Amino acid sequence: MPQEKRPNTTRRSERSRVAILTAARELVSEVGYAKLTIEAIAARAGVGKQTIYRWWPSKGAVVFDSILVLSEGDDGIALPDTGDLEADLKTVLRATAAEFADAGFEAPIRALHAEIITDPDLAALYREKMEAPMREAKKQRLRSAQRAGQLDPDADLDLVLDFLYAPLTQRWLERSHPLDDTFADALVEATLRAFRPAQGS
Amino acid sequence: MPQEKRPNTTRRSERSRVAILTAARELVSEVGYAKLTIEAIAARAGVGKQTIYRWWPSKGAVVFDSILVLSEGDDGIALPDTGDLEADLKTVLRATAAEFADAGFEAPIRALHAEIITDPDLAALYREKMEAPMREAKKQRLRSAQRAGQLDPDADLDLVLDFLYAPLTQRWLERSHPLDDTFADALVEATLRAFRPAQGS
DNA sequence: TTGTCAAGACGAAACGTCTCGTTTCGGGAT
DNA sequence: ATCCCGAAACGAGACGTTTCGTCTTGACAA
Repeated sequence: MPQEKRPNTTRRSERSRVAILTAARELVSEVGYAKLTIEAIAARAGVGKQTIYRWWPSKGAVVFDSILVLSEGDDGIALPDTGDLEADLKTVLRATAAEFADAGFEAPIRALHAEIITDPDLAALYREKMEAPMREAKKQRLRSAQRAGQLDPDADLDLVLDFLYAPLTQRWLERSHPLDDTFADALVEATLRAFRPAQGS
Repeated sequence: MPQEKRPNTTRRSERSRVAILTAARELVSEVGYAKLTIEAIAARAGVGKQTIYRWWPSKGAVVFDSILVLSEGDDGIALPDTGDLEADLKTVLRATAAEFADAGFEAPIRALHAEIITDPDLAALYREKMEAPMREAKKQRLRSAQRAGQLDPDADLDLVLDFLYAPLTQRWLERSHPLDDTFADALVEATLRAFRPAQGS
């Protein structure tokens, strides 16, 4: 069996771990993922290369962890629920669009998506650790709207979320259109038209 | 000005050009884009490395061209127009989903998308040479449907296309769900609900 | 005769492995 | 409670390998 030899986690240096993840995140923003080197991460973190190779299998894994750390604080968030689904969704989508424009997030998240496309294992990890929790929070809000009669109770919530987010992220990734509030609002309005409750009482 | 020195195109070897593009396409499918090397392309094509560097600026450009060649035959295509928009769109989306499953196309197109995400210049080239012609053909079909009263005449056609295609390509890229006919049909139905003509009159 | 061609030598850069001493940690003996 | 000591991770960087993009050579074709 290819039982991999794990180093002893309890003796791991927290200082080094944090320094590596911080250096990775900074360097991705500065030079881009493609030009990022393990040696540069080690140098900036003040760490031996072996310390990186001991705990991470690849450059992609390091960068993934460095991004994961950022979103770990936001884990338990819930979407706003004022009772007005359309207004709440517009708020959230506008915020998402604004987040995409943040220079500090742009380079690392672009790199993450690029890796996800070609690496099935990383894609699975991404769905489990980052995508799934977010999706569940969004679904909670949609279920609340279903109970309030603002959304078709039979709607496929995964499909609803794809309608809301897939065009947004695709346009951002491909840089094909500016992501302004008008677009975010149009997305919400069209999606709600597609999934509003049946008219007849 | 950085006027780039172009080699003499008239003396270019057509045999080498085709061999390079063919080798590039084959190798991407075999070993993946990340492990693809210029030297391997040159070796398989029976070509000197300099012959590649003379005509293409980067590995990405070679692979892009090798994919572009494939789609050049399909340039003037039009979507089916039987008069039934819903049926036609389902046909097209099912075909697109099936195309995504084709093993020969999968690796190169995944690589292309990964590069597009991180390379703005390549993204612009992609939109101009591959995305725009396709989008225009699809819009033609949608305008026909607008004239036939099957689609809201005021609908933003770019938004309609994003609703139809963005969820499909996103699920394929992220490998989050299987792309079956049921999903394709659901996409079409929900999109048409969102953009059907006003009920009145 | 001029410029592209195939072939491959070349230095630079980054890889992943490895070997150094050094530092840190936990358990046993004092 | 304090000290000692071995084990393991640590910082640093040398090492051989791979791939890069450039450069050189001689053949050949327009």
